[in-house]
Amino acid sequence: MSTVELAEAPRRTRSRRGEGDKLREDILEAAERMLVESNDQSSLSIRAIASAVGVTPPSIYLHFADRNELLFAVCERQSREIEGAMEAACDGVADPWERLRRRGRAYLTWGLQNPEHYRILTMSHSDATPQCFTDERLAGMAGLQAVRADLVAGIEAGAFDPMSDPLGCSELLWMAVHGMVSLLICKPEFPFGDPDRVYEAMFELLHHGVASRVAASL
Amino acid sequence: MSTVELAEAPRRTRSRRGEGDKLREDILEAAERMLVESNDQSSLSIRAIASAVGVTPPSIYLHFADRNELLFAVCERQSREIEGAMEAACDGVADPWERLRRRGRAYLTWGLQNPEHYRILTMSHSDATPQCFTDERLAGMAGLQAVRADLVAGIEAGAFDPMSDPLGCSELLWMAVHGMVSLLICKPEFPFGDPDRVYEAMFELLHHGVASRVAASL
DNA sequence: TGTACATCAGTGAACGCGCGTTCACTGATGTAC
DNA sequence: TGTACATCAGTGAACGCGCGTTCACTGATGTAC
Repeated sequence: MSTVELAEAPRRTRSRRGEGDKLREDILEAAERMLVESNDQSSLSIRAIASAVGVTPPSIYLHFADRNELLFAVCERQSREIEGAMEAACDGVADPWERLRRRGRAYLTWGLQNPEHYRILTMSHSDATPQCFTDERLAGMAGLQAVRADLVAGIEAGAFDPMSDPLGCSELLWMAVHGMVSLLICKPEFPFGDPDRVYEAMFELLHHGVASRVAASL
Repeated sequence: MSTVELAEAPRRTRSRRGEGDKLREDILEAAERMLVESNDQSSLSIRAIASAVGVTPPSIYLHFADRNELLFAVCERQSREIEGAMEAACDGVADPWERLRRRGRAYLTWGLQNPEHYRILTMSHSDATPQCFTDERLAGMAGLQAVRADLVAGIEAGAFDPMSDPLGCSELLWMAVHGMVSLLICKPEFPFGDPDRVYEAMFELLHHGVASRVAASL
């Protein structure tokens, strides 16, 4: 990997009594920042995090049982962030399909801006972070229920296939968009072209796919 | 990770003079076998490979400059294998869409049977394996040109949208199927359901998506 | 208002581990004369 | 046909590294009396 010189923080001033939990926040923030800067999960060692926070390695263990638990906490926060970004993107928009389109775009944007976070969330070994992602949290990150709701709203409005399984369909949409995001992240040299245009093409394909199923079932 | 006891081979009998290259093949085969058994790239250390082959670690360096070069060679072989599997799957089939369907299914099947290989091929850091994947090899692995050819054949047969960009379209199809394969691999606990049925649903969605573009452009 | 003390938020040094890689070497074997 | 020798296919031991984690400790600070 490219070796990024991560700033070694000056020694952190000790928290006051009763405020020990501040360190926990500092650790999580440093870890997230380091992922952005280094773009490499493997640089996220206990020692490196401690150094970035300005504290000694054993201090990490005052707040996390082990490295996995720390990674889990980072994932948890990140997945909530991506979920929030999607919600914000379609806030106030009524048209179900436009909501879906914005949601997917927000997902793409977040992934491209936080590639290493996205990697950890979606591509790491499932047993490396044991209970890291419950089905619920994963579905939340993908916005599956929200997508499903938009699909159902579309069905009620007569714009989607009433015969189809909306939750299963939302999973398909997630898969397709995830495939796009992950390849853009993992194969940055490949000439896919402008992500925005690729996204529009993908969205159009999926849109037509769903819409055509409506036509077929009527 | 799950600790898999990898068989430690008895000491390999020394190759005869002039047959030193046999070790190279043995190393590559052992590495591929270990990836299947351990399901964890990180267990693919120089020492572990040497032990599995029945040879000492320095012997590896007789055939590979460093660990990256070895990984590159493994990737090369694997990507050719996945490409071959797709070709075999649609051999003798004339109908373009049926060819695409079988190609995608072969891609899925290969990925699910070789999850760790698939991970390395598609999800590893691009700079961890520097020139590991040229655009050409990557496109070959995804069968982009073959998919494009089928799409063009479909266009000429009047089954696809003549206005669309067939190469770009083949990339979209790759992304969608890759998203499916990678999530099935990385989130094995998530209740996606039977991969075959999910694939059929995905294929149907994409099929309708492309077909609908034909209708729209006519 | 002063002081003993429990508690809290850390520190410093060390552990054992597996890793990639290097270096000097060895012993069998084919070949030239 | 016999032998010296170059070459080939490895070996054995060691290097320095960064890692996660543990353990005994320290010193400031709030609190009870």
